[in-house]
Amino acid sequence: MTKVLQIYTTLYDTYGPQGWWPFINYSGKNDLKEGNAHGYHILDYDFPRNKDEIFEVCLGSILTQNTTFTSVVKSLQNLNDNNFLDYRKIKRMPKEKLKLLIKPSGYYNQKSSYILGFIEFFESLNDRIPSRDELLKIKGIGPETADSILLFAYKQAEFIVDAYTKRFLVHKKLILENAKYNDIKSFIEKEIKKDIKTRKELIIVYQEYHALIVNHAKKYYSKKPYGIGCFI
DNA sequence: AACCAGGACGTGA
DNA sequence: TCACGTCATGGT
Repeated sequence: MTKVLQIYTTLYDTYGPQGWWPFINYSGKNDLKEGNAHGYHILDYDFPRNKDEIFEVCLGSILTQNTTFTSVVKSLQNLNDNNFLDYRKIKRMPKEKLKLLIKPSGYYNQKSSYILGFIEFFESLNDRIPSRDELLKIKGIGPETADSILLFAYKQAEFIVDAYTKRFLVHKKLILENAKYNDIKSFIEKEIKKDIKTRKELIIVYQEYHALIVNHAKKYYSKKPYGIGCFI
């Protein structure tokens, strides 16, 4: 087993499955199970099931840029409470109203425009799965948001690299400090693919691994000096 | 009171 | 290509 997958195994054994993406209107099989508060869908990998749920993940992916997801949940909840958690309605609502409702997640001027631009693209897809390059051409969607949309909304095998992932892997000396987004992404994917052979399992590992890294890094890699108390 | 959060864009060198 | 400023609210 590669070191990359060893770390994954240790994290998984320590923290368990994350069911990381919270849905506002979660109605899956684990709905009433303990531990699935705030719409988390632990061990339920069927989500998202339909176009509206796919959009909700895309929306959350844009809103979560450089903010915590608790802030994003507030914005999504605001939209839902006002009956606007729907791309067809967001498109038609006054932009100032949209800004107001997503205000808790910050950058509301930019993000409101990004969201509206994305909706145009989203509708033009006609239920087709977008390519990574297509997503990257959209203003407001960079590499991490694109991979987040692909992995969690469209269930594509694309590993997400975020600030925590890089910080963690640099500290573990698996990558260099000056490694770029695509360097890190391809390295991790290549390593994981040495052990994980089926596409379905690959997607689950990518999802859980990213979530586990964020969970772990929040504890040990949030403030300097990084890695204090890290048992990996 | 500074600092950071589940980043991306625009600019100038 | 790369470093740097900007965007903005909310929690510690």
